[in-house]
Parts: sequence; C-alpha cells; structure tokens
Amino acid sequence: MGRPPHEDHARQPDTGDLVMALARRVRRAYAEALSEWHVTPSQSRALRVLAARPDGLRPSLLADELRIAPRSATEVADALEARGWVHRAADPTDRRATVLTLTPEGRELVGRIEDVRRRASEQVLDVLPAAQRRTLHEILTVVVGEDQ
Amino acid sequence: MGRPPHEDHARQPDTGDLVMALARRVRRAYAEALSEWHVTPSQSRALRVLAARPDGLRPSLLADELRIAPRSATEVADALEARGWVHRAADPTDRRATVLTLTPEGRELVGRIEDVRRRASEQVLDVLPAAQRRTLHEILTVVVGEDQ
DNA sequence: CCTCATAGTGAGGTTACCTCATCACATACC
DNA sequence: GGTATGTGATGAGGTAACCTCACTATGAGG
Repeated sequence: MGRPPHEDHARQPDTGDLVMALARRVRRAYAEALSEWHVTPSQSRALRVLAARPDGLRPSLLADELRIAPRSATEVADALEARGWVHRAADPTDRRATVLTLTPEGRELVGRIEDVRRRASEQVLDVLPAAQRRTLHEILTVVVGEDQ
Repeated sequence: MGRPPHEDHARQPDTGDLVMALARRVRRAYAEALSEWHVTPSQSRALRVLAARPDGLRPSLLADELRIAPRSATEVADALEARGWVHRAADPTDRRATVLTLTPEGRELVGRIEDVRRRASEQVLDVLPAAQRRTLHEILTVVVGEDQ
C-alpha cells in the first residue's frame, strides 16, 4: 500500500510556502514602519477598518471585520481609545451599544500609516519588473477575490 | 503643502494587502489540517526544520532557522520532546550543547503533515488555471529568492 | 589559571488572541 | 404589559508563542 513520496525531502518549496515567506517579509517591513508611531499591527488593522467606516461602527461589527471574537475587539478599541485615536459614543438607537469613531488624530494617523504601509510593501516587491508586478497583482486578485 | 492622497479611501487593495490576505488563507487551511494531529503551527515549523537536518541540530541553530530567540527554541523543543517527536542528546563534542533529532514517530508525523500541508495550499490555489499558478510560482520565487 | 564568550534554560513579561459569566437593554410572545 | 429569550459590551481569567534578563556549566585564548 503505497505512500512513497515521503522519502524525497528534495525540498522545492511549494507555492503556499512562497506566499507565506513573502507575507512574512511584508509583515516585517510593515511592522518596522509602524513601530515608528508605536502602533501594533493589530491596532493598525482596526484603524484601517475604522477609517473605511466614517460613520463609525460597533465593537461587534469591528470584530466581524477583523475576524476576531467580540471580546477581543473591545480590547483593541480600549487600546485605541487610550491612545486618543478612537472615540466611544453611545448608540442612540440601542442603549446597549457603543459606536466607535476615529478622532481627528486617529484619522490623521491612519493617513500617515497608509502611506508608509504602501511604501513598505512596494519596497519588498521592488525586485520585480513592472510587468511581473502587475501580473502578480492580477493573479492575486483572482485568488483572493473569491468569496468576499 | 500638499499631501492630497489621504482623501481617496477608494480602497483598491495594494499587492501587499493581497499577499497578506492570501497568506491568511493558506495559514487557515494549514492550521485546520494540523489541528487533526494536535500540532501547533510553530511546532510544525520546527519539525520541518528538523526533518531537513537528519543529523540533528542544536537549539540555538534551530532558533536561527526559525528566526526566533534561542530561549524560544528551547521551548518549542520542550514541547516536541514531550510529545515524543524529538530527542535531546548530549553533544559529544561540546558538553554544554544538546543535539535535537527527530524520533521515528517525529519523522513519520512530518511526512504526513507535509502531505496535508501541500494539499491545503493547493486547495486554496485551486481557483487558478494551471498556467497562472505556474506564473505565480515563478514570480514568487523571484521575490522570495532574494537573499535566502 | 583566569578571563571572557557561548550553550542551554529558569523566571517572568507581553501581545493578541480566546472562553465563560454577567449585566443592561431589546424583542417576541402570550 | 409582563415574562422569556436573545444580544451588546465587558470583567475575569486563560493560552500560545514569542520576548528579555539572569544564571550555570562549559569551552577557549592569553
């Protein structure tokens, strides 16, 4: 009963490996850029989501977007509020709920971070000629574009 | 003093974003596969490194390969030893040092995991036609191939 | 042999998550 | 309109996977 391919550890990385390796690099470059403003990666993700929702959103919805537990979204919101980047307001339509909005300082920061982040990922992809970079972008759009 | 592009939150994700999103998927698929054997991702990374070094290696070198602190490599080794997948032996050439080697069970497990892992990443990339998948692989090889 | 570097590890901390329990409020039902 | 049941946020407490710092045992060079 054969399962032969165990033996060959002639390790040619598969595409999944490569994706992971590249992601690690982007993450590193990004995190380094972020550390300048003392923003953790998880905070920056939340800031991005909030920036995309100018009307604000509830912690529970933030949790959905970040794909984390509601309780964890509260935590991220705590941190961002403590830094003065988000504001908690009572939801007028539901007195249990809270609405998170970026403060002006938060919005300002998101703008700066966004620039830096983009630059970080460009830097990693710089080794590619423009045509390949475009191709990569297209292909990735297809893969990621599936379901949401 | 212009910094105009802050305004356009017409969020077209950049390539870095896409890479991260894809990596998240591969990671998810992989982690799910791993959970079947109750192996954590960090353990699986260490197992892979050990499998590539049949002569065994010291915790400090494992740390280098995994790009984590030496102390953390000790921890991973502890966990793997407790599960019976690696063995700690005294280094005959240096009495301070330890050599980590996979046990037969460990080697067996690595083989199985490797199969599953490959399958998981294939599953994510399945949406691509073969030609694009090949192109993706090539491009990623270029980007990642730079310095190790 | 004495100093200094190195290998591994104990102690204790951090980040970013988690679950479970609790409380206030909302909604549905009779 | 009161009661059951659900939902939003959060307190309490836990975990994985890292980290730094301090310590011990050993090695290596002058």
